[in-house]
Amino acid sequence: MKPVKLRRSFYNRPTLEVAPDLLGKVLVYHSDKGMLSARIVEVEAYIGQDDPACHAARGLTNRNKPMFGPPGFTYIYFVYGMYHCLNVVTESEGSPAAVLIRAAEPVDGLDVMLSNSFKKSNKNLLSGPGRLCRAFGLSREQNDLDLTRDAIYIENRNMKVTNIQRSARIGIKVGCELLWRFYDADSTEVSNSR
DNA sequence: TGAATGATGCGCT
DNA sequence: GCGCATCATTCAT
Repeated sequence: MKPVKLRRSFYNRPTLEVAPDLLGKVLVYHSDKGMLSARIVEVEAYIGQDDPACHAARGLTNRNKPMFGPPGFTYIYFVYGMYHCLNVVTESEGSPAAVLIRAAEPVDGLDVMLSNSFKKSNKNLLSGPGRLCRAFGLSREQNDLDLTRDAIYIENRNMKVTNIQRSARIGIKVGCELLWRFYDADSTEVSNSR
């Protein structure tokens, strides 16, 4: 079956529905070094002003602005002085929420990913949000792009996911009681928990 | 194989 | 200044 690019209506839904639905979908980025793609295997939901771990918890700022915008846009931010994290914005405009793409399995453009990451083996190439952005060459230049119009988007290639698990989100100190991390337990590329 | 730690820049208080 | 939706490296077991 032909790949189908996800439409805005896919993202314009409750984030806890969008997040698990993204597992098995394929992230595609037409970079200036070539086309890169990867099967998404781990995500986390960050939802609104009541989620203390969500960047939008303290209201609109210049950084978190994309989350407040319409669904189907990228939200890429810089963290820990050296890494970027890729999110896809969900829910309607004015309702700040997003899904963090934490890990994926390489599909197309493995050579470019390795080169971007300064790595020789594909071990842990995309297993973690910082690693994934590094391999894809994503930075704030790709922040707030339209996943329905720009060079980065997500496709449905009808890849099956048979073993979806959920857990607490990783790397946060608040909101740990919420089981808003979803992952494909059959994938070897899921990042290390705890 | 797991815990501790340093690297590193920027948004926000 | 502080803390961060991380990761590679180092050191201990």
